[in-house]
Amino acid sequence: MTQEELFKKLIAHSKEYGFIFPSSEIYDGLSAVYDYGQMGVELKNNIKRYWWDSMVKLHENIVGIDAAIFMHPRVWEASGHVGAFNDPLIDNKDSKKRYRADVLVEEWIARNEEKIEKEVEKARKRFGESFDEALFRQTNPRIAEIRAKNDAVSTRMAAALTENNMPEVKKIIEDCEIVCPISGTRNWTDVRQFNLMFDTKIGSVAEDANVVYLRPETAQGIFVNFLNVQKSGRMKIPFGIAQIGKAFRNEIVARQFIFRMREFEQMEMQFFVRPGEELKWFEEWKATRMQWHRALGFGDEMYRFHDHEKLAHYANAAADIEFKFPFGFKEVEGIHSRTDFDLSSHEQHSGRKIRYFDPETGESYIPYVVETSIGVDRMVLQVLSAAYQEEQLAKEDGSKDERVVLRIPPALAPVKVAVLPLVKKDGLPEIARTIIDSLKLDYLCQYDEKDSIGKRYRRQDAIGTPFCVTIDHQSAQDNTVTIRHRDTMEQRRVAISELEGIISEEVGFRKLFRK
RNA sequence: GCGGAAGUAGCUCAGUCGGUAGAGCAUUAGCCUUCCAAGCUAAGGGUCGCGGGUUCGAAUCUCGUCUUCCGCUCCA
Repeated sequence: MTQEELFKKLIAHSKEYGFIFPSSEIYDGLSAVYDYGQMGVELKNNIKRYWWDSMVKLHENIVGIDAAIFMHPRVWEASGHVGAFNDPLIDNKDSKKRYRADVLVEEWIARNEEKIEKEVEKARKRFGESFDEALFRQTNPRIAEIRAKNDAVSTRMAAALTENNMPEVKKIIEDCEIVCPISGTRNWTDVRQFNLMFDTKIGSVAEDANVVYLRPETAQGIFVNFLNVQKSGRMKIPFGIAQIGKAFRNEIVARQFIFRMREFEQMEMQFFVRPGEELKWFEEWKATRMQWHRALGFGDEMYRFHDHEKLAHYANAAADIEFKFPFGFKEVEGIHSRTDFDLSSHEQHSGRKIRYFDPETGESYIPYVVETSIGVDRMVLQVLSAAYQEEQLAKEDGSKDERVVLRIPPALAPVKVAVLPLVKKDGLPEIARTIIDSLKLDYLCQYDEKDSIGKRYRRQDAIGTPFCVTIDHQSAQDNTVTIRHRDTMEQRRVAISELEGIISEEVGFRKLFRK
């Protein structure tokens, strides 16, 4: 089975067993929007709790908040999103490929820089020992010419982008005679602007209404509350603020199931540190976060770091944790050293001082920030794609059999226990109900008496239930039941009174945190 | 947006030459009581994505349209 087939099966399975449905399906669906079903919401909630506990419960110096999705429009000016979240796009009509216009121009500039380096190399060979590189760079006319061209183009480009002047951007591309890397032609469409932020209006009367944006990231809710939390919580640097919440991006193309959606959920923690210590903490959080992923037990080879060479406007170091999805290694989490970009920018835009006063040293400074930011939906997809297995079984009579099993880590599994009376008479259902009543306050349980016992086991395998408790005739006599493990399919006979202990050992987060 | 593929029951699909809409699985009820799917009986479930055209008659031919999936772009 190819990875592509596997991915398709996973999507079908997710729908069939109530994990993930296309949004508004009875109206033909809405592109790149999905709903979580009865199983999906449990899985997602468990993932969120695993993250929240690992951050907030296990660290004295990390606290949580839950900020609103609507924020003051000026927040997005301060954050840079109003400026930087606009992508100018252009298509080549021959190759049918789409490019970011600004990237095309940047690449053109970079190629010119390479030409300069070649000139320098040539000269170095020609002059040998006596070569004065600095002087050559300053005086060589060819280099000066290229430099001047590059400077002129970047100035024009910067102006065009700040003015949102798309015809000018196109003219720059034409003037530079930039060709499509695929088709090699200059047959371009117009440059069009795509704003990735959703907007809406607050205020019921149209003329009084103010445009507000749905937040494109949750981080700003933390930054604007930095002083509130620090002061009311008496937090001392270093400390962190964690948040789980929805964010919205009007992606031009959102694809690959729930990997890239227009409405998605993030789990973010912003860690505030002394300036100069940010890279130490950056490394520390990289390691901590990787450990969190690996504890799930999908195999260390499923993960890798990807260090960013090109950094966003706010960062001085950045790395991704990538997971091997059926469609390749892709980012699930980003760890960014955001410097003091956000807090200083809010200080400037709001006119309020956003400083931390260190009572021990008497210093006052704007803290630096190390961010860990993970996509909840991508975690759900990660768990589902790692857990989904089609297993070949050999039956006793030699015939073949297959089962689909979701090997979800027990702590994350939607249903923890299925309680199954072997037959639906002789008092067995009543015993099953008693057991469920004793477990349901702590664990999501399912009761099932329909169909043969084997079929019921398969149904539970398909949704990843780690334990099936089966009540048989012996149970009525000696208060024992069999407990069947999802992964091994092995069964053990245990006293009903032992169930709670066995289950809690396996499905608690304790086991993950111990690793 | 451009290019490619696809839309028939909850799922997977069949549907011949244009002639009353089908199967398996799933679901529900009943029977049977059995520790690893596929025992028996019955039932429910369809605007064949949508709209126009051709035709006595369209799931089928034709035109249009919508939606989804894949690629290009972006990122959590």
